[in-house]
Amino acid sequence: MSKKEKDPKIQEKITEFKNLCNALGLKLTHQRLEIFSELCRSVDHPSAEILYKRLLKRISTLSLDTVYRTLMTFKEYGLIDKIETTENQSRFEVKMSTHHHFICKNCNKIYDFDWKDFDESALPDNLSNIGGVIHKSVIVYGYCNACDEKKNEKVNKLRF
Amino acid sequence: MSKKEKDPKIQEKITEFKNLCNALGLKLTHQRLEIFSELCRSVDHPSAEILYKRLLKRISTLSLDTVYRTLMTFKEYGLIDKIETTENQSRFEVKMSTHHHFICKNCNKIYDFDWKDFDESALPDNLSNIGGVIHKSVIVYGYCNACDEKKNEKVNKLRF
DNA sequence: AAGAAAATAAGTATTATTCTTATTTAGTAA
DNA sequence: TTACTAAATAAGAATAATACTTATTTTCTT
Repeated sequence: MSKKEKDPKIQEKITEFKNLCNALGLKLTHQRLEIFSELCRSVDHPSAEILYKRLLKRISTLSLDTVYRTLMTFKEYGLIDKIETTENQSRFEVKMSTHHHFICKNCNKIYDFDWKDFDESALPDNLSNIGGVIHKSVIVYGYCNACDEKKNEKVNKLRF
Repeated sequence: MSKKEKDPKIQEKITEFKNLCNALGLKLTHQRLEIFSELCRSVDHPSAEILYKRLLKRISTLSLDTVYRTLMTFKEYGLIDKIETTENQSRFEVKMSTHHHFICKNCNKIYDFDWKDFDESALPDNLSNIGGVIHKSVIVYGYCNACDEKKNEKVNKLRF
């Protein structure tokens, strides 16, 4: 999995995380730090189970329940985001900056993309009849270029 | 549950459904028709289990598995939509027209809202690097007015 | 360094969804 | 209409995803 090992932004985020844990009265355990760091480094919006498998290499005694529980806690405190999907396995991310998601209908990969115009646009008035908005995001569906290429390879194989 | 029992739009949608089943080679079973109709009438984006419970009143021998299987099939053929959520129970809808979702952070209710300007707006260019888009939608989060009212009631009770 | 509160690991439990198989049904063709 | 065939269903078992229980360990405080 493509990681950004020593990206200063990640270091910064982890420092911020430590400070927030302190401020929130969350104990800064080894597990919490590793789970948060791993999720920070992950660019693929991993599930709890995927994270757990990656983390086992660093903490061999880690339990899957701890990953679930910790992600839950992080989410409750707004330290990470749970992603909206149609899959039945939850996926997570640490948001470094505002972005939106492209989800591939074939491979289910989630890609981030920026859309400044959207971020700056006002929501429709009729929303006030429903409630007060705290956060907005766009999800787009389609077939990612990687999947298209694979499909073309197969077609070419059939052809020759 | 607020239903629109004899709404002509729903009747139309059901007729369309029957035609599509025919065209797609899907057998038009009693179960399929009832499941589709019930989902059409539902304004609350129900889960498979909720649908199942409602349908039991009409088809006492219905099995939950049939509901799951049928919803899956419908989704595969694009007859219904599975909704993006952060919950672990899947939720579904029959889309009568383009709309977007407001999800209440407190009660998890999903409200529909229209946003024509968004529907007509062009997606950012950088998306072509990721893949070809087929569908786009907005999700907004917040606290719905119903939950706000309840909260205020509690506060008032505490106050007096 | 010691103690209290919180977090973890391990195993168990629950919830959500899917699979297996025998039976039934819809659509088709005689 | 009747009979046939493929597809769909019901029931129950199985799997997958997540959460709970409790004894032990760890962090943070003093």
